[in-house]
Amino acid sequence: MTHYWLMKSEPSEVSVDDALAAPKSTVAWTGVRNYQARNFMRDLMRVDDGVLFYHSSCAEPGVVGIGRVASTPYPDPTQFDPASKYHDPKATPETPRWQLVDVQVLRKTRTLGLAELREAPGLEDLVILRRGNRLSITPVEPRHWKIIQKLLG
DNA sequence: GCCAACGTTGGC
DNA sequence: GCCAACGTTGGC
Repeated sequence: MTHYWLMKSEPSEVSVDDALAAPKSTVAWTGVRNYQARNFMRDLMRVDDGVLFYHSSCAEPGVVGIGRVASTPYPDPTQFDPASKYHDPKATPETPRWQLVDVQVLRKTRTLGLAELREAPGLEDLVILRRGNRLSITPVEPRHWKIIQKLLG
């Protein structure tokens, strides 16, 4: 069963252009330090699940690309790196705490901004639009995915 | 920079 | 296990 996901990235860290410029247009989704978001990657994601690449904490927050889950889960290497701001002193290679997947960008899209998402009929209950939602990875229902694909053209 | 809404931490 | 204090997220 294919699932769909919305994955937030700060473009100052990894933008959709950065991902496109990477080998195979693929990046490891490092830095997730929230258990619920981790569990989505670790337990529910499958290779070829659909991904909405979303830019947050920037001038134009919104969906900027379409991608796919490109790997099974594996330990986030930054948790073991003392020099990384994502270092987790409680994590060891024997007992990793944070898992990630690789994400491959399939195409860059126009920026489908928050305001347009909020106005689109049928997207009212998209998880990311719910009040107070801060999760960096959220599931997207197939009907939402279809509407967003249509908006992106 | 503000601040609402959460998640995490740590003393008890 | 409770819960107050604290830290973070992220749009505005």
